[in-house]
Amino acid sequence: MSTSAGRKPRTDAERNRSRVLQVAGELFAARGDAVQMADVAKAAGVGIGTVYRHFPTRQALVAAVAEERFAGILRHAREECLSLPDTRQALVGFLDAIGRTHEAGRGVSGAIEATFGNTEPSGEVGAQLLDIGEQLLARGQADGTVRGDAGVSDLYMIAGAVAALSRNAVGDWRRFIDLALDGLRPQR
Amino acid sequence: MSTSAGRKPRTDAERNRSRVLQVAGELFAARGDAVQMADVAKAAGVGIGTVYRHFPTRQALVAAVAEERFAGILRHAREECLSLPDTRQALVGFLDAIGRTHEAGRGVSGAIEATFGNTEPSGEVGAQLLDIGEQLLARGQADGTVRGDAGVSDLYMIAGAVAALSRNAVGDWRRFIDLALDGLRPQR
Amino acid sequence: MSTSAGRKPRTDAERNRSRVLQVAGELFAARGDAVQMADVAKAAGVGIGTVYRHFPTRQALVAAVAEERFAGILRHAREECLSLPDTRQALVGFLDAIGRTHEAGRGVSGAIEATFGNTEPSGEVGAQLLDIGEQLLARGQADGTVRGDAGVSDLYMIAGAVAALSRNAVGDWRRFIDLALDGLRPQR
Amino acid sequence: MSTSAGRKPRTDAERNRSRVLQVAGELFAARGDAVQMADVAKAAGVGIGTVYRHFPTRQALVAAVAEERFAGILRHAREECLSLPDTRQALVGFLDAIGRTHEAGRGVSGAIEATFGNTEPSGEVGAQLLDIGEQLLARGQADGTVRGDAGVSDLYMIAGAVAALSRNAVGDWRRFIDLALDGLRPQR
DNA sequence: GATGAATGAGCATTCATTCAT
DNA sequence: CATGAATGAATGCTCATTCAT
Repeated sequence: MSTSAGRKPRTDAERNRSRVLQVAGELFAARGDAVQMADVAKAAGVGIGTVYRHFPTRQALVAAVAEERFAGILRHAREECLSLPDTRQALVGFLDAIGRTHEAGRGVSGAIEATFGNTEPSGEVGAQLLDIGEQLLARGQADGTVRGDAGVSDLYMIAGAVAALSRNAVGDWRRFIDLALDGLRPQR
Repeated sequence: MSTSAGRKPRTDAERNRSRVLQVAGELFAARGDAVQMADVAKAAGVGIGTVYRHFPTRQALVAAVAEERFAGILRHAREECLSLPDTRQALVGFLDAIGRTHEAGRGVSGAIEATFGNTEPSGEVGAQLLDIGEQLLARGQADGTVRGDAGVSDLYMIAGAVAALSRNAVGDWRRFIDLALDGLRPQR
Repeated sequence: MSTSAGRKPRTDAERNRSRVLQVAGELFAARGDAVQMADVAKAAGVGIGTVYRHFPTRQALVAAVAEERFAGILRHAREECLSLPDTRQALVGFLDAIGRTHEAGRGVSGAIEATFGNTEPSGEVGAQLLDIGEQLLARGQADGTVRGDAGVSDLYMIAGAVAALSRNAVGDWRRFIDLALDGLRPQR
Repeated sequence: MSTSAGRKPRTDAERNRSRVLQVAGELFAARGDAVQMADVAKAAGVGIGTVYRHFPTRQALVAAVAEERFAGILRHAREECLSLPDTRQALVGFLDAIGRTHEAGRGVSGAIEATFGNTEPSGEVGAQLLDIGEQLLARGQADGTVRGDAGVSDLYMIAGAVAALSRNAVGDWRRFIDLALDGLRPQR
């Protein structure tokens, strides 16, 4: 009742924020870094001032889009991969999510790269992603699927490579995942 | 004698061209894509018109810088790596050259990426690079160091990954080379 | 009351637009095509971005100035000439308006010419101008003042000639009007 | 003998000058004012320095092209028109030459206009052109074909009008010549 | 005389960000 | 809170002209 009353509730602002965020994601995906703040505003059906209210800077907007992307990957990893009994399959699923995301959102990656100089995850989500990697790696070492001297940084690099390859359309990144994970197995 | 006699305008022009090219490389390395044509001119000690005489477009300048980079890698691969008796070492040397180049010239990569959307070699130099990869791979398969189902595209992807990791300072790319090459070995 | 209440951003924008347009007209008149967008902005007391907001291109600005000019002529023709009982006088008045406009705005014509390659009216205003010419001609033919084989295109040419002569200060264009209209009379 | 000897005679320079002049005329005709000095040099097969040796300024080059044009008209008027027994025909021939020249060399007119603000003849050639006009007019007044109050300035204006109409493709300028000359006849 | 490389002021246009309403 | 007009620094590129060789 009180919520639906005459005054514009907090919800409206929130709705605008996510609207802008979503639209921005689509635009970046479609046009890469060549997206202007005004474009985002128009596509979202709001004034440009509103965009700036929620994202004080173009950088902030790009960062938000980037974070959402990683959140999606994180969610997928948690819900789909962690539960897989076969460690290798879990790793493949994890990396595959990264690949698919970057492949589908090349333009987004371009914008992020142009803005921050790299495409790596950061902040809370980044930490949790790293954590998942650690778990997977530990499991693999426990069941003998992953070489003992492998560290998260190794997996992190592989993930970075998958991201780069898929977003740049450099060959068959799924094949690369296999290759790289083979390199991560215990060597004779 | 011959030097002063032969000094024709043409010589000066060529000198200017390489001067500009070199300076541009350094500036891009230092500041990435945030380098203006006027900066290059000033740093090279020539008028901006001269820069444009040799490189009719900013794109053209970036392309020239990029090509020179790959030419350097190609030269290194030919002179230093191809002759190494141990195939693995040759491959490492090859990939290492890529890694070092990209690590040292991060800004350059940024400029190239910002300009062309990717950092891959192309044209004649690109083809020759690919050719070297093919030779190395063949050798490795002949001496049993490389898995039989490996193709150049696999090596190409690894090279791309090394480039991406080194220029983005994502972990220890030398370690990655080892990992990836392990993945390229014949698997049990 | 209503004025201050109704004053919305839109009003300001409109004010700016006409301010820019008017100032641009004056500058073009004074300096011909040698007027930079920045000059216009400064003279109008607005930022250069504002000029571009209203006229996305220099061409667009020139076109707007040109159209306004023809609109002025059209207005004059309608209000002052069409009502004159003497057809010859009406024609003279019409052509005179063209002459005066081009004489006063020589620089403007230069800019238009430099931008579009010609100085002819076009679009809606051009069509209406043509229409008035047709009316005048018909009237003249009805009252025996204008030769029967005369068409609008003839009048159009005369108008074009008047414009050219007056803006280039080639002799006494008022005299030319008389001469030309004499040529348009029924010949023995 | 001496002329054909080893040293480059004055003739060479002269040859270059006319080569440049001719080529410039063609280029201006084809592309209007959008012709660069370097284009002219290249098309003439000489260095840009040579162009500047003969025409110290772009303006000078344009002026030379313009003069040549009028010289052509003058020649035509003298050789073809002056001898015609019928004065009206002579006048038509004169104006027709102007019309044809401007129609064929629209681009040239554009360049001249852009450079000097008008397309009128000047200097010696201009004076002689005027002189011919005077002769024709006198003849016409003598044989009763031209109104007594007509002056050269009237013919000059008509010529200017023909030039403007033909170069701007505003209607049928041959028809205009007829109309204007009718206006120049003795009026009842 | 001829050549053409070098020069650099000049200019249109873009776009992130601010702020009055 | 929302709006969108205004801002102006930033930037790639052109082209007439000069001058060393």
